[in-house]
Amino acid sequence: MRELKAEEALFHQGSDASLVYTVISGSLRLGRLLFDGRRQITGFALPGEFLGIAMDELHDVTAEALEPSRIWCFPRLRFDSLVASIPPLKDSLLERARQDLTAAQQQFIVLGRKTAIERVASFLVYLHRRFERTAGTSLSNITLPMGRADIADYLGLTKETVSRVFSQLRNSRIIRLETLTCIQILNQPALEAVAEGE
Amino acid sequence: MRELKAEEALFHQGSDASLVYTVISGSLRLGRLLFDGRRQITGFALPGEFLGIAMDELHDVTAEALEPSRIWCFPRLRFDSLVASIPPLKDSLLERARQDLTAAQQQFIVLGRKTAIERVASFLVYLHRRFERTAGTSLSNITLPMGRADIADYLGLTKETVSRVFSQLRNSRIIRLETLTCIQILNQPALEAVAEGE
DNA sequence: CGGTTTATTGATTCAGTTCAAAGCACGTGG
DNA sequence: CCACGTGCTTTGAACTGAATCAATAAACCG
Repeated sequence: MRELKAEEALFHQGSDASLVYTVISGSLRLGRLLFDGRRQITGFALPGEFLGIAMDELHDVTAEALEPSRIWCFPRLRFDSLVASIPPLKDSLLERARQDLTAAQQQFIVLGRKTAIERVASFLVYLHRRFERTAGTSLSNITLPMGRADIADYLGLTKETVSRVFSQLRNSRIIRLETLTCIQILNQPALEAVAEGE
Repeated sequence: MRELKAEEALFHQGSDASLVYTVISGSLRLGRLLFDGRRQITGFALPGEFLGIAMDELHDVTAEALEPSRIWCFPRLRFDSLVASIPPLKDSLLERARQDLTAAQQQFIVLGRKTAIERVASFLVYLHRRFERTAGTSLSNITLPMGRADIADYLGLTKETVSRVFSQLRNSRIIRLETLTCIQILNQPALEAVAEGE
């Protein structure tokens, strides 16, 4: 078990991947750096999710807490023998990998072909679905655990552009900013339409 | 077994994924369309590679031949029972999924954070490694089976920008265009440096 | 409250797109 | 075997969406 303060790293890109993790509470960002400081966030980890499973030997991303977080740690060797002793577990790993690959395809379109407003709308729709899945109920609000710069680095934009797009979506009455981090979706069909470029 | 003419589709996004495939000869592009015609190529399939394995029920991309190609087809049910009867096969599927996910991370940086010249250089380095792996020998030439528009849609650029960057790399004596589709790498360290933004 | 960090907004710049016009390669048929 | 047509590719000129640079303004926090 590990307690992370906000901004503290759980592991770094290139470090030894001898442990696997589950998020108990809090949230993390996963990302890579280009040597000159450019950063690409490749995903976010929310409670209940596994981390470090896909790697072999070395971690291929850095994981940092977005807020104070509690993480359950598990030796990789023990995890591997657990998987070996319970065959259906391997199927769920495979299933999970498939889902991640399908999600990656979506993100390719976002990063390669969508405009700034389409990216931000896609992101809000995606987070909203993810939070609803976790909560198990329908939600009209989403609380962003990450700042504007993290969203920007996830979407291949700058924090200024993300901020401008939020304002734009607010002015179109598609979302409402309850606080900096709590967003209410006022017009979900419109948000989804924007996300798909319609 | 199926023979495809250039530009012919093997399967379409959203179609029933009741078969899995191996490329015998030729090559294909995998991609998705946004309803307004914007396209993102998510990958290329070369001889010896499997297709349609990751999907459940429906294909999540369209696969089209880049050149006349020969494809071996295999009923999914038969493939699944084969995997079930030979446990190590499941491990290689998992290993393959891991590799694909790591490659996806690379592509996130390319699409989200790299400049046009860095993207094209990354692409050439990547293709070169892949061809060398397949050939089993060191190569100084790469023959591109795809046109400029396909490269552009893979890298999130336009065909014009790809063309301009090729000219730029040619003028810097980093590559030489033997023909439109055959590229000689004159200065591999320089190409790799450009790819990483150095 | 101050002080600090983070977000928003504004002005300007620039990389890459778009639109437009050659230039080339390649196949086909005379 | 060469002329012609067609479909890429390359190059040029102008435009534009997002980045960058630069102030505010708002939230957060001891």
